[in-house]
Amino acid sequence: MKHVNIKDVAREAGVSTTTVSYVLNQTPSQSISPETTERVWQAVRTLNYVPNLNARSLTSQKTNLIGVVIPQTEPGKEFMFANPFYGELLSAIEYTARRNGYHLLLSGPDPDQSYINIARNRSVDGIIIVGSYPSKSLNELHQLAVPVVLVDTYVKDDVFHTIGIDDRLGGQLATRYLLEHGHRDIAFVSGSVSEQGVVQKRFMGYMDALNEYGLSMNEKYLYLGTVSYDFAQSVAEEMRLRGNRETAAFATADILGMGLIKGLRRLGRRVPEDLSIVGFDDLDVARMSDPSLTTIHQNIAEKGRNAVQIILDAADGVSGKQERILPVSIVERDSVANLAPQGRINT
Amino acid sequence: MKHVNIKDVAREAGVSTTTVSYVLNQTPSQSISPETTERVWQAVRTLNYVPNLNARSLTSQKTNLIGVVIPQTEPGKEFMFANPFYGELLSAIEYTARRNGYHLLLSGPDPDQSYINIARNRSVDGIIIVGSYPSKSLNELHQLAVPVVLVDTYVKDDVFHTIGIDDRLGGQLATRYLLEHGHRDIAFVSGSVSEQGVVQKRFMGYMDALNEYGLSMNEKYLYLGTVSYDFAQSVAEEMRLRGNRETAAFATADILGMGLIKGLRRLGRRVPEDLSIVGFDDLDVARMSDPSLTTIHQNIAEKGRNAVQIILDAADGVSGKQERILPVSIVERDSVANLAPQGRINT
DNA sequence: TTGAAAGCGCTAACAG
DNA sequence: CTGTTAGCGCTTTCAA
Repeated sequence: MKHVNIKDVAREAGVSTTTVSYVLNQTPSQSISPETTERVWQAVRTLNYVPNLNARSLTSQKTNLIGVVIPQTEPGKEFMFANPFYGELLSAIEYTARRNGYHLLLSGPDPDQSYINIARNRSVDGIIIVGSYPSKSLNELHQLAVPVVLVDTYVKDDVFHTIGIDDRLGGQLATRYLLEHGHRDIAFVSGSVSEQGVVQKRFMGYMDALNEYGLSMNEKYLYLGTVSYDFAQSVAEEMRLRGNRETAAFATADILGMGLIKGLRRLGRRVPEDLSIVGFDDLDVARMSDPSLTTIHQNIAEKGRNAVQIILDAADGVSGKQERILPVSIVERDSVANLAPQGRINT
Repeated sequence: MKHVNIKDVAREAGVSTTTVSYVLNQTPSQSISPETTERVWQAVRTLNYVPNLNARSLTSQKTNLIGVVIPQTEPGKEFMFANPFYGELLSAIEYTARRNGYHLLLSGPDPDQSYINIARNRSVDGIIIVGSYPSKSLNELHQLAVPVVLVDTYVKDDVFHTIGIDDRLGGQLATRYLLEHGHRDIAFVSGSVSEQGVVQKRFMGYMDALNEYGLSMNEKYLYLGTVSYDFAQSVAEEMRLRGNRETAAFATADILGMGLIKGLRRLGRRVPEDLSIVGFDDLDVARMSDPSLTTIHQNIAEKGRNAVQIILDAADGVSGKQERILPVSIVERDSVANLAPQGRINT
C-alpha cells in the first residue's frame, strides 16, 4: 500500500523515470516511440500509479490550485455564508475550475493570518477574492506573481483583475421601477456602506433614480445594518418607530428583502399592499418567498465562471488587467404594488 | 521578488538550514539556544520568508489539507448546492479546519475521475465526503491510508468514520407531530430513496410513526423526485391530479417544504389551512418562508465541526472508527394546523 | 528516441 | 546545541 512512484513505474516499464515523465506529460518537445509509450501506460495501469501533484509542483512551479477567499458575513463570525449567494457563486467557480483541471483551495479570511500567506505557502496559481476587504491586505498581494481576481469590489488597482456587475445601474433600475409604479417615498435598506463595496454603488443608483424624478434623498428613509435576514426583519419595526410613511423599499440584497417581508408581516403589514419591495441578486430563494420578490437579476454563475476564466487566461499568458462587468436586469415578481398604472416613463 | 527559501534565511541568520527548520517547526526533540532562535526569527522577518508547504509536505508526508467532496444536486448538473444546506455545512467545516491549521481542498465528485485520485495526488491528510455515493467509488478509498469521514450516509464500513443524525427518528418525529395534530392522510415528499442515503431512513421513520397510530402507508401518498424546489412545487399539482385527500405532508428537506408551499399557493390552496407541512433540516430559509416552516432541526454546524474533529483526532493518532450521531428535534413554527386540539398522545 | 543527473524547498536521521 | 547529508517525487537540461 505504499505510494507507488514514478520510479516504480519506470522499473516496471523498463525505462527511465525521464521517459515516464515524458509520456505522462506528453511533453511536446519530446517524441517517444509508440511502443515505449504503450509500455509505460501499461505499467501505470498495472501499478495503479497516480502522480504526486505536490512533488510535481515543486519543480514545475505550477500547482493547478486556485485559492478562493469568501468573506464572513460579519467579522469574527463563524459562518461565511448564511447568504446563499456565496453557495451559488462557489458552486460555479468549483465547477469551472474542475473542468479545467484545477482544484480549489477554500478559505475564509483569517484576521490574524492574512490570506497572502495561504497563497504564498501553498503557492496557488491564482486567487479569487470575493467581496470587499481593507486595501491594506489586498496590497500585500502585489508581492505575489500570481493573478488575482477581485469579485464584487471597486478597489482601484492596475494589476488585479476585477469582475462585477453594474451595481449602480442595478440600484437605479430597482429604484426607478418603484418610481414608475408611483412610489415616491422609498426606503433604502442595506448592509453598511463600505468604501469600495457594492452597496455604495447601489446607493448611488438609488440616488440617480430619485434625481431622475426630481426627488431628493431623505435620510430618514435610510436603514443601514448588516446583510442579514435578522437585521432586515428589525427594520420593519424601526420603520414604525421612525414614524415614516414609505410606500416602498429598495433592499440591496434578496435576503434583506425577505427579512423585511417577514418583519412587516409580524407587524400585520402586507407586502406589497402596505409596502412594496425590490431586492437585489435574484437568488434562488427570491422566488421562494411569498410574495415572490421582484429583484435585480445578476448572473451569479456567470460571475464565477468568469472569475476562473480570467485566471486561466492569465496562466495561458494572456497579459494585461481584465475588467469585466456583467449585466443586470430587473425581474418582475409579486412584491411591488402599482400605485400609478399610468405612471411609466420612457428611459 | 523571487521566492525566498529556507537557504536564504539560513544564510541571513548565519546558521544552517537545519537550524532554521528546527526553530520554524519548534521541533520538540531539538533545543536551540535562545540567541540563535532569535537570530533566525529576525532573518525570517527581514526576508519576509514564508515556508513552502508543498515542499514541506513532500518530506513530512503531511499536507494539512482536508479534501471535501460535496455532491451535485443532480448528477451531471453544474451546481453543487442550490440547497443552502451545503453552504451552511461547508462554512462550519472551513472554519473549524482553519482554526486548526488546515486548509480545504474543495471538489465536486467528478464522474470521470473518481475523487480518490484528487485525494491521492494531492495527498490530503483526510477526506470528508458529504452525501451518498455508489459504494464502488467509496471502496476505492480503502486503498488510501488517510482518514475518511462520511457525512450523511449509511454505508456499512469498518474503516470509514461516519457522522450523521438520527434520520429515522427525525422522520418519526415529523410524522408523529402531524399525527398528534389530528392528521391521518400524510403525504411523503422527498428526493429519490437511495440505498444508503438519509431519505430511506426518514422514510422508515415516517412508517414508524404511522404504525404507532395503527395506520399503514398509502402508496398514493408518496411523491418522489429530486431534492429541489422545483420538484416540490410540481408536487402540488401532482396531488391534485392524483385526486388525493392528504391534509398534511412530510417533506424530507426544507427546500422541498418551501417548494410545496409555493406550489400549493399557485393552485389557490393555503398552508396550513388546506395542507399542513413539516420539513427537515431547519435551514435558515425555513424561518424565512411564509408560513414559516415547522421542521426537524439538525445542527448543521455541529455536523461540520465534528467531521473535521474526527480527522484531527485520527491525525493525532486516535485510532478506531468513530461513529457520531447528532440529535434531532422538532421546531414548531406555523406550517401545521391542528385538526385535533385534544389529540396528543404520550410517547 | 532515451537516459543520467541536477535540482525544486524542505525535513530528519545521524554526527559532532 | 548545531551542521552534514540524504532523500521526498517529480521535471528538465544536456548528452548520448
